[in-house]
Amino acid sequence: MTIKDIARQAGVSVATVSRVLNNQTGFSEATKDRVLRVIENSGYTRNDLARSLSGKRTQSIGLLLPSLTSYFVSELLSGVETRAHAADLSVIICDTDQDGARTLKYLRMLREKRVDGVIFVSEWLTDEYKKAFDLLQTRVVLVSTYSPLYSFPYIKIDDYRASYDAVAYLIQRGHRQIAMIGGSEDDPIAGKPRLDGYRAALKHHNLPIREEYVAHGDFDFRSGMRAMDTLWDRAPQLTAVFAASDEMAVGALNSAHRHGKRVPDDLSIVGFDDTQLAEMVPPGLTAVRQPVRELGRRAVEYLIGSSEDVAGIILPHSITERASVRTLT
Amino acid sequence: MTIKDIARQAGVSVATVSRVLNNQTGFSEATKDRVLRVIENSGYTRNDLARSLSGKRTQSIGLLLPSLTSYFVSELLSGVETRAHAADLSVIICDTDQDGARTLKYLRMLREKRVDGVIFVSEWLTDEYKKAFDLLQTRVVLVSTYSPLYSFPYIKIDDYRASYDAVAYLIQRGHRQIAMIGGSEDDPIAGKPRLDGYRAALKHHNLPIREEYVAHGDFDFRSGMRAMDTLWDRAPQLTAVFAASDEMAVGALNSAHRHGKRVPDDLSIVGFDDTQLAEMVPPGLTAVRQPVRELGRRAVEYLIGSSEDVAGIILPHSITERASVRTLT
DNA sequence: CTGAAAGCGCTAACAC
DNA sequence: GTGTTAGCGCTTTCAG
Repeated sequence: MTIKDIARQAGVSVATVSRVLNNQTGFSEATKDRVLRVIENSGYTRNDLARSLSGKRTQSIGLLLPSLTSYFVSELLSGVETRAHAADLSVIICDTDQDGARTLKYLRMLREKRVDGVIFVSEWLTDEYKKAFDLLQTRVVLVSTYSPLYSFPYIKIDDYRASYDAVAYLIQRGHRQIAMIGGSEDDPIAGKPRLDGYRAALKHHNLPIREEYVAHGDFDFRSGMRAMDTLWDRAPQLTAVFAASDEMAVGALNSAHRHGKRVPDDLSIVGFDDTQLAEMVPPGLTAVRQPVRELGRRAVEYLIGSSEDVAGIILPHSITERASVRTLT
Repeated sequence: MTIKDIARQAGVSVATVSRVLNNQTGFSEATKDRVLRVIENSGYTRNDLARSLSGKRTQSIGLLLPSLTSYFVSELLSGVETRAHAADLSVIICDTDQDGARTLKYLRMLREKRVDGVIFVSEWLTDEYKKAFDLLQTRVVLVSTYSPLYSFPYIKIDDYRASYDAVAYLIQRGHRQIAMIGGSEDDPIAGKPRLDGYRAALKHHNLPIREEYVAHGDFDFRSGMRAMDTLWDRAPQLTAVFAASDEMAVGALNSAHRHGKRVPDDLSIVGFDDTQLAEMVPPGLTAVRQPVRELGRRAVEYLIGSSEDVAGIILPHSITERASVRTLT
């Protein structure tokens, strides 16, 4: 069942059918009705492949994610999907698994599929990726990452500030022995900036910066647990810990639990992202809030051009208070 | 840059280029090398739209999910994505939001995109969906759901048995006052069967079935929390609760926490799914394990036909023991 | 082995 | 208003 069949049955030309189908102008109400009627009872569906091939957009975008299993990613995905669907775009998900070869393979696939745009999340933009992006010849937008070398538009929060604020918050609550479970010092996106923010806050408040108070993880639960375990060994006196992700914070919580420490009585914890996880885990995790869904929504809006043209967008962060932080007196 | 340009530059016909590109037969090593060389330094990428249009498959599948934000869905998605990627399929995600109109709209879109198959997850298959599926003219596979009316292949676990086993487990641990936080009695997929399994286990062990011991939720965190809250009112004497999802179990845990009850000392909890969440939340949730990723993997394998042809597949479940259940003596 | 040509289904000039 | 037709880029007979 093609446009041709419809044309024949309605006694018009394919051009006319195409016109009414795309509600353009150039046909009478009468023919329009006739065509529509024929289509109605004939189970016809337009073929997007053909449509796209002959010059139009493909109405699909690619979403490159470093992983699929975390609330951060889920919520971001949800934000993207919701907005995309509203704009009649379909989204192709690509789990890069933080692997170069895999990412490149996806990029090639997206090119073959002629997607109208791609959203690149949370990872560092390498030279190779940059080249692949150029080949893509579509719009690219960075989310929760950015590139100091290449000027792709980005949407993120101010990680340094957010981290600084979280630590300042703990200090304000009376904490002085504050540890941090951060990412890697080599990670210029979510690693370094957050670590720097932590140190800056301590320094600004005239607190000593002790390197034995910082442990590194890779943002997931297990690494957070391990990091906290080592922190206990190195600095049993600490009263608070700030983790660079909710999952690591929950890992810390878990570690505390296993060490017979109570949260927040014996240890205060602040997470990062404020995903659903923060609200779920008892006693409720105080966390730096990132407007995750909005990050996704905005990315799509940038791609479809319904957003002003800017170099980048920094969204505001905040702190969601729950019960994992105790005020020391 | 099209196949035509390559053909011209290599001094052959488009047919030949197409042949070597799809590594078929019918060309000499010499021409093959020549063509490949030209392609190499010309940034050519095949156009999948054109390729698909002229009869081939689209190499893409649609994945219909009831929601995007839960570990169950994330892990399933991950299973699907991994397998699909290995088979060079791209997956288009569709968040139905459990909404009929939205689902139908997605189904139409998937038809327009001529996907090679669709995976329908966790929801009840209505007449309307069934009609839309028929229109699709591609393979459809049901995951974590099935249809007694229409014979679509399905992949799931035995919910009734799984639930029965969970409750039997609690009974074996000495519990007698066991509550359940289930889905809706009207939900023939994850609601009724699990509720029935609960009752059957009690009955089989000669324990009374008290309706005030069962509360209903909709599988998410908040509903689990509310359900547990009502349970405390109705039956403060209970020693254990079995929830039909990990999220509801965590909701129950949260409720217990707020009521000053300790888990597992004052209340034992068993969850359902055994997602990452079960392992993350202290003290560690004992849960019925569903091989979620495998569910997804198998679904893709069915679609690409690398799986035997069967009416349905029931995967085995098990119980993962952690620390949320206390043995009563 | 290789090429010419007929589609795949639709859009967009360009005529009438 | 409406029809004709030339593509869009690729695959696939059918010849040679």
